Amino acid sequence: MSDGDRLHAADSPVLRPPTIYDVARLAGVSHQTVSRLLKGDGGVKPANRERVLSAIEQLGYRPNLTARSLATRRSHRVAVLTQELGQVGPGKVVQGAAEEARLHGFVLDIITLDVGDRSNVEQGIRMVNQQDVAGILALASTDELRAAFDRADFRIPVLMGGEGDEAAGGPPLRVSTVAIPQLVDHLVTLGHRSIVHIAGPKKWVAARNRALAFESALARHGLELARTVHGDWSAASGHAAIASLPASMRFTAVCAANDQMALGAMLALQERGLAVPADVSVTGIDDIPEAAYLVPPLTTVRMNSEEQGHLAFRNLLAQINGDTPSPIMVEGRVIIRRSTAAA
Amino acid sequence: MSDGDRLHAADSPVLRPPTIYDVARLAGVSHQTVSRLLKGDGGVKPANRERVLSAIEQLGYRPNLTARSLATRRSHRVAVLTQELGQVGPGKVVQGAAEEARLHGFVLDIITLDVGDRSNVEQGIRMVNQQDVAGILALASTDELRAAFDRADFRIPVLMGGEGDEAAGGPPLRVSTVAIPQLVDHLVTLGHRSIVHIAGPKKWVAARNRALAFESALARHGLELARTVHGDWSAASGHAAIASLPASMRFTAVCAANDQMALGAMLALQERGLAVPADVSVTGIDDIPEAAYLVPPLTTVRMNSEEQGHLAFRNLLAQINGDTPSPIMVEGRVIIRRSTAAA
DNA sequence: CAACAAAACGTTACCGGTAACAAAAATGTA
DNA sequence: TACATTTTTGTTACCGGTAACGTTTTGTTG
Repeated sequence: MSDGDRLHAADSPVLRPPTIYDVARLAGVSHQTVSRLLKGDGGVKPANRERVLSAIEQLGYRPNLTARSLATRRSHRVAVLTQELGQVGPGKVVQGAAEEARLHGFVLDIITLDVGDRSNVEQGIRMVNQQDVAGILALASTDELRAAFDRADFRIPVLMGGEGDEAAGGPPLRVSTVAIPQLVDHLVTLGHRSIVHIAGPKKWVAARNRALAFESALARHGLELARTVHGDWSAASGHAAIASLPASMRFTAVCAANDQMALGAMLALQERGLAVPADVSVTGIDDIPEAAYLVPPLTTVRMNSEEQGHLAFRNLLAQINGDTPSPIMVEGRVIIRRSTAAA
Repeated sequence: MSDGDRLHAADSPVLRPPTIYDVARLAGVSHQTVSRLLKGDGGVKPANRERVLSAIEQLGYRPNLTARSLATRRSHRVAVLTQELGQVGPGKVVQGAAEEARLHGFVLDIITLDVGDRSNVEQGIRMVNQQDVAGILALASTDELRAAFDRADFRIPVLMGGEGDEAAGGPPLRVSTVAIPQLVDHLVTLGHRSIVHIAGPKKWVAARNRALAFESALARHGLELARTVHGDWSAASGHAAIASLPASMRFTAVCAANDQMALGAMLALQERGLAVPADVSVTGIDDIPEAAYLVPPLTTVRMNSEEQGHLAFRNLLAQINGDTPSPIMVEGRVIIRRSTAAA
């Protein structure tokens, strides 16, 4: 009886999702015709096209991406290696990348790793290797990770950090430094000549890029940094950085490499009896959502991290598809608030 | 641009990764023996075992998880639906879940969605359906999402929000409210009787749970909230919440449902000429890393969101494996800083 | 030592798609 | 109308694993 099949499918205990074969049978064509239609390259007569489409509709068919990626040996998944999702910046970058990924039918596999812990990194990389992903987005762009990648010898596209090492030639994606010259101009115009920089960890590419940008921006005014202290991106380390400065040292401005460290610095300055901005101006980078509500509200650089995530993914996708990824710049904008004033 | 230091696919002669067949041939056994060994259920003689293992080693064989999951119809992937990765809390939860996932050989597919936008949610759910994941972790636990899930009728385990609706019976995972009674005790001991609550959006389960916890904690002291104002988790909304209060209103403490809103509230209070904590005490929830460095440092509840992510994943994994997931509580701890003082 | 059970191993089919090629149908041209 | 050409469709063989079952080897027992 002709109902046999349908009945069987309907009350089979393990109601499996329909396949192209089911669709093909219902539409009275071969499975290949269905596959062709799905690929969209044409070559299917309108009449059959209609029947297949309606069969798909009727069965609620959805392609099984696992099978597809096994057959094509291409996956629609991208691994994201990241250190600190808890941080606002990285989190937003990932979010942007995830949105862009979804737009292109990709999924992100998040793998967090402790960039300092080598065995942890190796394990993460091994996982990536197994997962057959189409590409890798490494958002925690540190020297250790880069070294681990070199050892791993991936045969798939890798985008490091969404941020290239500016000291080592042209990066595919240049971010985080674009508005620093304007920030420095702002301070110099206010009369600041003695500026302390609280940088990120030396091993982070982004930290080096930012420090470099401050130096060269000051150089254009014939100035140089009064001092550079390294933190670890945290508010605590910003606090410690200021505390580590000799009491005798004179400076009128502190530029931190991110907002968290700026925040810690502000508290340390106040504890030292220095008012912000009356005695010392303070700036951050990132414009975290809280920056406008700090005391005082923080002058900073808005980074648009989400956009960075979008661009990073697009860039990687271009590599995956064999197109030449266009070098991209993320816009940065100086946001002047009340933490900066005349020297 | 120099390709020199850029990592990318080596365009070598298609050199495909080794399969179990390659391993089997090299070891002089059938592919099934290799498969059996890999599964680890025994049934392989020591001699062959050695030969296969050494072949695996020699070829650098890694199982292709795509093929495996096609054959077994089980995947080792879990979809994570989340709203705001940029936020510290959600970011940390995801990070914790990702760590736990990796521990069990799972990978997380991150899908961010705008919980308010219905079509966006539907699209996200459709993606999940295609991706054949083993389970779903929905971290943005709102009513809309819950409704969308009900419509979607998943046939795989789903863990909503890592946080159950306490108003609607026993949740599998109870978080975020555990230390609120202690927080309220702290304030009442300081002599506060008139407390304003800045809650999260009404549609968020976590927001309701927290509001409920404040109310019942106060009730135990024979008190009730002077007023509840709803924000959207952002510092800006905390600021607006205080601004919306009539100038005539008297209160001695403000409890926000997260640290960001507490921060906004503090600034708004100061703008109103009220000193924190001299005139009004302020508390948050979450203990974001910056909380200790705000002006004044914020009294809050440390949530250990990462641990929450770990637990949520474990809970989901138990469901996937058909075990009964044990109900879990995340510890919370009141962190007393300088934003609270005697009324 | 024969008879039989258990363990080890191999063969074949299948998961749900795509690729490559063969076959059939439709179209154009002499 | 016949033939060459193009378009559409169908067949078969994979992708790299696992499942189910069949076969051989090994071990145990009477």
